Amino acid sequence: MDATVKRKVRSPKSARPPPLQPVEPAHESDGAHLELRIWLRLLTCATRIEKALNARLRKEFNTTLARFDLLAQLARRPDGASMSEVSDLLMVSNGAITALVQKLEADGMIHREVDSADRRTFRLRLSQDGAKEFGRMARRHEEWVIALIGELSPVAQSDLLQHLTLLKRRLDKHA
Amino acid sequence: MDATVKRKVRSPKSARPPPLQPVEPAHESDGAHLELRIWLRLLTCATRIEKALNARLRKEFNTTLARFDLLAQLARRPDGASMSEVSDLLMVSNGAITALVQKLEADGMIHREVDSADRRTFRLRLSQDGAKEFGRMARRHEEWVIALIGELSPVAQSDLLQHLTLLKRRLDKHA
DNA sequence: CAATAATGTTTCACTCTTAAAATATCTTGT
DNA sequence: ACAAGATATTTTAAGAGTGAAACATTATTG
Repeated sequence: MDATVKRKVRSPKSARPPPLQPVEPAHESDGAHLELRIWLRLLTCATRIEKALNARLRKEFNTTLARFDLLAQLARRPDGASMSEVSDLLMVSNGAITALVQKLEADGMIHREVDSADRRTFRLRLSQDGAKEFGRMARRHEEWVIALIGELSPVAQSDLLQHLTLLKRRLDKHA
Repeated sequence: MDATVKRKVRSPKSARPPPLQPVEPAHESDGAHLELRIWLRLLTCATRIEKALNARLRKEFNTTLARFDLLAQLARRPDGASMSEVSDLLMVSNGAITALVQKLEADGMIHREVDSADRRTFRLRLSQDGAKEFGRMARRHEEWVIALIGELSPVAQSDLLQHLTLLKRRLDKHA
């Protein structure tokens, strides 16, 4: 994570404006590249939030972030989705989706019906019970996220979202 | 750790300025709260980058991000660290650290010596071979991260880092 | 109209992680 | 000094994820 090794891979130093007035308090800033530090912070924040949400989902609903995310994807797709689509959306392997779906179906949260046009694929849909339960979870989930992130000022939030969106777009292109 | 019964976790709506001029193009913006969308993007970006780095570490060095991160922590601590310290730093459970350390020691990447003052704790240090191998990995790792994130303009990078740092601070306080 | 390729899902063996119990060692208060 | 508690690590069982192979179905093409 650290990579205190210096070696220019990209643009020469002159391309980056010299930090005359350091934008950051330089508290734990070693000489590492900006990119490295961004990645570190990104990972830290995501991990922290993910662990918090997972713990609460487990405690309050005896479920998991993966299950919740799957339900969330179905909730916003009234026409359902196939296993592969869900697999792509959640960035999780096919095998994992199979297991997830089996459990969620056994728990009565989702329906799984063979596609009439292509008997290889399943159409996954939220069941009525699933929709209700997801609604409960989603409300709490939203409260938690707001509690975690909401302390940032609205301006900071909007900026952060913009930058993350930008980053995501670059990552898309990179793939 | 309880955001339990609370309708409004934060300030009432009036505290957030009405978006007369939407700061974001509203391309895929459903009505979800800003916080939710930030969390989603954050998770997406982190997952994408993590998977990319992990795949490359596996392919090129037959290792893993967890191993690399552990080595990185030791690399910046010439006096070494205990298991628990590493566990905290990596935000990974103690059990996982035990397994990680055993493998890394077996591979000759790190030394593990009992602390002379406290026989419960181990002092973990990078071995010479470990330091060399970590150096190689760190150089490549840095290149990868720069390739992934570096397409953002220097200004965007600096902004993003600032905002993530701010977020991390809030998360710290929250815990 | 086969043969072959492509696609969607499942299975499998393996790895990693976690939480909690177990173990070992130190620290403290009396 | 010693019981009680705190701290550091390991063990254990269970849960989840992965990539690759297997399997089933559909598409393509010569």
